[in-house]
Amino acid sequence: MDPDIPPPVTTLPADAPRLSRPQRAAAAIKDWVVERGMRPGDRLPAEAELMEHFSMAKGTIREALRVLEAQGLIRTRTGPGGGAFVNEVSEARARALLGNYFYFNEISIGDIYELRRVLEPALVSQLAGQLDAGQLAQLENVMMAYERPAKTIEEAERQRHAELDFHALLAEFSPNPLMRFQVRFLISLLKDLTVCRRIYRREIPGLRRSGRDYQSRLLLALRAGDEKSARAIMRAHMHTAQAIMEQQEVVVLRQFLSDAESPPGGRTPE
Amino acid sequence: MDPDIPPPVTTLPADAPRLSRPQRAAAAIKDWVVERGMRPGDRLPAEAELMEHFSMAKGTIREALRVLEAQGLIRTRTGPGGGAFVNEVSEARARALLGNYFYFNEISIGDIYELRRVLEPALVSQLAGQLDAGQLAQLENVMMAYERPAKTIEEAERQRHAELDFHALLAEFSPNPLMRFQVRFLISLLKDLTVCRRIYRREIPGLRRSGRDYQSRLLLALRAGDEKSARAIMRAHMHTAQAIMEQQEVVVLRQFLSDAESPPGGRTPE
DNA sequence: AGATATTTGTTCGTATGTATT
DNA sequence: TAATACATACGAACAAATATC
Repeated sequence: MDPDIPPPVTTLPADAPRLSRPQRAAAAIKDWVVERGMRPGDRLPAEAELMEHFSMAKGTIREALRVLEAQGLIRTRTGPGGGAFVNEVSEARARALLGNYFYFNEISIGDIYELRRVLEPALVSQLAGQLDAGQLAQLENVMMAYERPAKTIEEAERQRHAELDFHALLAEFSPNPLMRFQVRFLISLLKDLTVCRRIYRREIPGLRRSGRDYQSRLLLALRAGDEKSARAIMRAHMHTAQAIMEQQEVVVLRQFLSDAESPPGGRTPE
Repeated sequence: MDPDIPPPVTTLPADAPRLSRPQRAAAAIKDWVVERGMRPGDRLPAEAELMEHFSMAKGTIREALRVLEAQGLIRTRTGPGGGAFVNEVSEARARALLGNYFYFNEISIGDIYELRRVLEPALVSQLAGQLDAGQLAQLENVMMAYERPAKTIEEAERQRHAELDFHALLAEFSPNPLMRFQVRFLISLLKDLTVCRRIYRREIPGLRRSGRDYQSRLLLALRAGDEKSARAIMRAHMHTAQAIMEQQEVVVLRQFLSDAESPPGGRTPE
């Protein structure tokens, strides 16, 4: 045994003790790709060659390739010069794949904000003084969408999404890929969660104003490179946002329950 | 039927504008499952029925099922009463799938610890006073593995993993599924990263003692329900751990470079 | 324990679609 | 336009696994 380091990550877990042949083939192809350090864009052998190399029929190989495709690791093109190509897993696909896990493992608004409350302050603390003029301008541009009160429910919903986009954009500017992904994943959960969708379809007086104020103060701190203020502002921002969301969660739930008896009455408290 | 909320998460992103037939079939089957609110363990129609329902050949349907299987959403069994069954995505599979994303989007030790430094203090703050005797005993049990200095390199490596297991176990006790997953994912990255593996194969005098001390103090705070102390201890723990790891990273890198011979980064220049 | 029925798993041959030249 | 090289899809057959009688 040479004191070598075991092979890189990438092998699937022993999720199922016995893997089917296509899954074994998928793992084998993946290892084959990793071994030769292939990079995104590199072409895999044609189906015929894979069939020969692994002594498997076309159908089996194709199923294996589909497995890799589902994981976002390859894409395939038809035609001459076509075939399977190594593909960099997109953030969107990674989010979707991870989202499946939380489809069964359900989460609450509180769960999401518990993480946002610590992650986003750390994010802006890291970003303070690091953003260039273009990035700051992009952030300001997003903020314009909710400068004034919304006139319709649809606009209100767009505004809520734009507010989230502000945070997603901040995360995109982080040099830390983990931070980028985690924060943006949490935001995508908020956009997708049924409860949140219901909340975003209501007029919430305090939310827009409070968010806009926090965010413009945040921009000032970021521009000035004031790490401490940026962190403090974001912490307060997340704290109040969570409070408002959880309060609305109760309201929405109550309405949902009463809707079960009486048809939509268009009830809008406050 | 009414001004209803759009369908739940679970649909794949428009990653590729035009989807292949098996991918469309996979999406269709997934929607079919979601629509009827099927739960883990429920059986999908047999291949033959799916072939008829979607007017597709066996091979195509099988590729679609493989896609869902790769995402961890179904498992299949042969024999009478067999078929495809809805499956709860396991944490291990979710980790592996997300790990693929970071295979291309490479991360450093600093990136990981930047998140651990904020997540884990929040974790223990939440856990303070919430753990029962059994859980505390489990934690103490894990700690026994690194009570004394390691006698061999192999034992040292096992100790480093046990130290990480301590944190993974803490995360498992969190009622927040997001917190559970995020923390445990970060730990799995540490275990898998090549640099870390190299570091763990060395004797690091301070690391074991410092970690053990922090962790026993942490247990006291958790038992006493002292939220503030627990958070402070974990924060200091993460801070020193990061410092030691990053210092070792330099040492290991220096040794790696002086080792000459071995080809860098797995690239194979032709 | 053994036979049988059911269901997935695998293979092969062929035909079609698609993009390059 | 035609030829080429590749993936894509179909259908029929056979193999393997596993539950039930």
